[in-house]
Amino acid sequence: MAQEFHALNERAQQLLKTLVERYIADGQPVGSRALSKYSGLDLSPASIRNVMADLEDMGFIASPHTSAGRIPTPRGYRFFVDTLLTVKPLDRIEINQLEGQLQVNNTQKLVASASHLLSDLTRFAGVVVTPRRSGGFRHIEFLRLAEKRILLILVTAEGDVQNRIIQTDKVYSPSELVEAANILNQNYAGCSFDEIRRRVHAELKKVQEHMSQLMAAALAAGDQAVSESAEDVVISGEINLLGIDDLSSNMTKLRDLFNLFEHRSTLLQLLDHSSRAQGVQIFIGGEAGLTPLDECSVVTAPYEVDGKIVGTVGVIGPTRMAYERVIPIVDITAKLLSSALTQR
Amino acid sequence: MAQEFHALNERAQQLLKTLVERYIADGQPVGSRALSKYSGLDLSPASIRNVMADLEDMGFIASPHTSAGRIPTPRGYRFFVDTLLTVKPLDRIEINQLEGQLQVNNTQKLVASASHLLSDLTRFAGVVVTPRRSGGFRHIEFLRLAEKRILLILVTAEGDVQNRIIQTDKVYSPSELVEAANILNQNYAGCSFDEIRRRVHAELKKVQEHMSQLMAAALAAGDQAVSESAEDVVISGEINLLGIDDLSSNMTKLRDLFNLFEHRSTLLQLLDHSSRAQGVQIFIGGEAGLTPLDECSVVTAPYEVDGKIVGTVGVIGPTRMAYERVIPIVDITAKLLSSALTQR
DNA sequence: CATTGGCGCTCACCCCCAACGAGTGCTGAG
DNA sequence: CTCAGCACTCGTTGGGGGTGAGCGCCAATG
Repeated sequence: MAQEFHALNERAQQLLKTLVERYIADGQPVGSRALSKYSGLDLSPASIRNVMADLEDMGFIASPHTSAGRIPTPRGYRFFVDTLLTVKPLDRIEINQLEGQLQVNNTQKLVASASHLLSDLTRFAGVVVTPRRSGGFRHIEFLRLAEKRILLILVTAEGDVQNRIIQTDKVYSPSELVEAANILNQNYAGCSFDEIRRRVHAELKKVQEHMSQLMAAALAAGDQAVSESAEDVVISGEINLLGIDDLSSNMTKLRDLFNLFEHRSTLLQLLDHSSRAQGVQIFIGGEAGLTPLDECSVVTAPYEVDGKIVGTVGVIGPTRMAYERVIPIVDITAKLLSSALTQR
Repeated sequence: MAQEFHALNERAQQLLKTLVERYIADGQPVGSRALSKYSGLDLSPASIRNVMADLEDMGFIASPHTSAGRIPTPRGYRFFVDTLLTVKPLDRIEINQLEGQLQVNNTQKLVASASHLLSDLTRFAGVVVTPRRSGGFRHIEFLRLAEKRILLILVTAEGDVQNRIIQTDKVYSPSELVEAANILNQNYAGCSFDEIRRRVHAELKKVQEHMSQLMAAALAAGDQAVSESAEDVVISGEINLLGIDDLSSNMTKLRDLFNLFEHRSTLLQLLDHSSRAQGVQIFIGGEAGLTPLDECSVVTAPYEVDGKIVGTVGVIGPTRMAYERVIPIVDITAKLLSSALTQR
């Protein structure tokens, strides 16, 4: 009560900081004796107990049971990461090493390797929301596989390739396929599929009946191919979370967590939050409203192409994680991914 | 001792069968009382104890501790699946339902959906080894993304699409790219990349210097793209294994198991065993020589294209699994996959 | 001679309880 | 304001007896 509500004096902040740091390091509740030793404040355990009582009143720390030390509450973590945490950015050499690990062969590989990067470096789960597509296409091509089986190859505006097999009712000759592709490429490259559908319908009455059938099928397939792979989240290193004792204590919780990973859409929603603002964001515990993430934190950062945010990278790990390490890693990965994608 | 070594009379077989069945159903060691009730043999527990002692001597069953019932040993399981098990094949309706769940859009989707099918139906982990490629290509195409960035699109002989970005030293015009693609498509479609490299080198001295540079880059990239995706294993539903108490009792074992899943190559080796023979094969416990699979069984079946075995599907689950259900599922999935791929 | 009821034995499992120890809140003195 | 001291709380650990499932063995039975 010596503290005003919400106002932490210097000393209380220092104690909270070392408490969180030690808890993150050890995983054990931190007692007054330990704090007295490690805070650097030269206070006796008894004095520290007073401060700790205040911190508990204000909801920053809590004790799991009477005769244990204190552990940070979600609110304690929040204050810690918001104002107490000091992150040291990675140095140039490390960044260069990371850059070398990104596979720039194509977008899928790039995204996958970014996700791996995140999980390897942090030893938690890495997530990447695939870049949003603008919707148009850059190039389209039909290839005859069998009499009534046509392979549709579609290069998106962003330069990645979708493919899909179309079953047709009629048999098309290779030259017909080339012609159809040409019409689409020359007249409609860059347009959205909706737009194409309207315009083809209006402008190409002249095109032969069976040709427009092919067109329709192609447009439908293309549409679907693009929307299917619209916005997805790539996860890797979930296995790392198995080793974390904070999480694997409760087998059921662990299962819930892994189930969440399978429900891409829910996860996507959370990660999309991140792409509304610049820079690294942190969701602590259930702040996102997802119970399976109770004991987890999610550290995210948006990445961009040509200055526009198109997706999110992030790390999912236990709330008790080394934020000062994870934050710069997520930050850099987002930046590397941005620059790798912008070069296209 | 009333039995000759290794020769199980009718009654012993019947008892072993019900013992394994009950253990698979309950997960509890099976005692003589229970066997007496469920074997359908109308024998007293005392008589059954005699037979059980024999079965134990022969290594088919074992007791986890003195005052518990018996559980099958790996050898007991082996005998069970080899000679005692009666599988009921799925009926036509079920098969048709399954067939509808396979996504035939393209090979990647097909393989992924087969894997999902396996894990969904069995509630264990589904694995599919991607179809071996013959190595040639069917169609190749260059698309200019930026001045010195070219998108290489490559359709394999099997009809799936690889893509990759090539960085060039020189700037190529769109028409040059088309020309290069034409040369490759018209002269070398169907050949292996090695062969092409040799022939291009020999035959095309006349082609301009900078053109052959492009060719070389294209061939290297194509080669790599094909070999990279050479033979891989797609796993899904690993999460299902989290719920299995046989496996999650030992947290470390569970971790080892999931680590194995990340080491694709090791798994691949095991699964390749399966593609040497026709029909469903079963690996029980560590039979494959992999310690992480101690408590697991792997049920596999090869699948084919045009009568040639090109890959393997399978299920990884606890040794205590309902084989009579899993076996037909794996069998059918392999057949469905075969026929879906053969249609191309 | 196979079958069976009976009997003693062995352990895993469960529950209770006491000892221990870490950490707290409080109080009174400097 | 600080801090040593003290009583108190409560989770953890380890020992000890009771319980019950299941077994092996044996003698009786048809």
